[in-house]
Amino acid sequence: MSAAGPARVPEGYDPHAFEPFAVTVDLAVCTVRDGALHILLIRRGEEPYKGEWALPGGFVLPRESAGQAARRELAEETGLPDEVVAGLHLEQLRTYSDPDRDPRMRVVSVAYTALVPDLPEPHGGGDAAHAQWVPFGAYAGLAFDHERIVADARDRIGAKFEYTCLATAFCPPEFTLGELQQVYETVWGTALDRPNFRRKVLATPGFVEQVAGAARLTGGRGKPAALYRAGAATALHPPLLRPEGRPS
Amino acid sequence: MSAAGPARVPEGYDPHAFEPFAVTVDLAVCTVRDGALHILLIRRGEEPYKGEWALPGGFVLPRESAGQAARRELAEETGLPDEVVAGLHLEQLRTYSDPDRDPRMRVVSVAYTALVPDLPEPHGGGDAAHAQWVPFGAYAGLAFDHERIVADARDRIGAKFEYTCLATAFCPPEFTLGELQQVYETVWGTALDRPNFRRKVLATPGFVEQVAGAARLTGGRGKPAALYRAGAATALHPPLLRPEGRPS
DNA sequence: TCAAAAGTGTTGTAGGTACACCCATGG
DNA sequence: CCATGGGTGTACCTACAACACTTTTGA
Repeated sequence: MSAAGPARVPEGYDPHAFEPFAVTVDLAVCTVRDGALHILLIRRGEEPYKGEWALPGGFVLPRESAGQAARRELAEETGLPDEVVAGLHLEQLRTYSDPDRDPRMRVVSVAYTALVPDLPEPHGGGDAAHAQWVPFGAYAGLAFDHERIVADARDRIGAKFEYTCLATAFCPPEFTLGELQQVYETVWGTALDRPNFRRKVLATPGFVEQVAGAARLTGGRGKPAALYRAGAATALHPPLLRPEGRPS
Repeated sequence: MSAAGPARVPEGYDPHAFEPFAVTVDLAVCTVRDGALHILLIRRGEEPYKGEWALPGGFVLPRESAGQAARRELAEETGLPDEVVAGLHLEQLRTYSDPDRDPRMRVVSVAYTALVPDLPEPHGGGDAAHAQWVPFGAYAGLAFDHERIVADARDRIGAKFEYTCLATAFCPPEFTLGELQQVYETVWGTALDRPNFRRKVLATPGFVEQVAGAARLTGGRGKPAALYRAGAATALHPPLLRPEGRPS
């Protein structure tokens, strides 16, 4: 229900007087698995685009913001408990409003990008069992303009890795610097020098903080690596530039 | 009118079955005048917020995208000819969708940032004579959530100056490096070293290109400065970092 | 004792900062 | 001839790339 009763609506604002718009959210939920960037896709069960891959999403309800709708959909699609979903990185990407982007009616969609760690149980049961992790590029044609959204999400993530501490959002609560570096290398598709990466990360105050005394084996062999948690910082100064980087 | 006739609308998609949303665009039109960043504001002529400053904007029409609506509104508010408006920098900022952001009804607004040069005739006649350039911060309380939008626009502009060639959008077609530097200093609020700024700009291929043989006096006194045009590049590599910079 | 992964050290160089200095114009 | 702004040169220094090297584990 709208905030205003009919009595408070002035001329030109009768809610049903004009061609109505539907407002939806689309989610680009990304993770790093097996050395590749993956995105959460669903198989559409109905027309249009029946049987094709699409981004999860849904309508913005009358009394919630787009951000709240995105968080709600994220919880539904992942099946994770609320307190976990509340901690996931979710950020507005862009709004897509081409008049013909949905053949049924006028739908304006606010797209969000979510960065989640490689979940032990990829996406819980419930009504979202049709959801799957799909590697970037391993789909041929997505429903609606979702391919564009996915490409925009990937560009944004790659760019933000340069000047923010966002990469920790792909990591579990405790992680090694080697794992963090693999996240960077996967997202950027380039190899990084390990000693230099290590120094750079540790030299940025608040990027990561060491878990005292903890260590973990990573590859089965090799020296156990120290464990780190994500720090409080969000910005990276100076930035960590891609080798052959295109910034934007 | 919607793309689909009623016959093609499946269950759950009757355009009038749910609480309707209005979709609008809001414009943060910015320029640099007299050494200060200014924004184009209008005085609201009707309730709510009658008499207060607000961002220009309006409804997205049934057959246009939000970007097209923003460009149309920009033309209306500035009163400039279409071919000039087509060249102005206009970029989607963010979408604001708080359920109570408009007391009348549910309005989702896609905000755009426009960067325009200091126009000889600030904002032409027509139905937009109520529009004025106002320095950033020289307003006490804007209508709706527009103060938030303006703050977001300023942050975005400041951040993008670091790693894009956006600053030329604030300059006339031909400008001196001194003028370009003043744009940076105004937006960032910091002084920059002139020789270093000059070298940095010229060292970035495609940032600016010199207008052969042309020169112009700037401050009345002093050596005439060479003139430059905006180049084809959009990205800045490596970035031009703010002295005491906060990146995002 | 070898492979694999973590972690430390070192050196060369690109790029940025902070200046000093010269040039051209108007008053 | 002085003030003002454009333009050049240079020394210092930080930060990064590249690589060698040591450490600690499993097999």
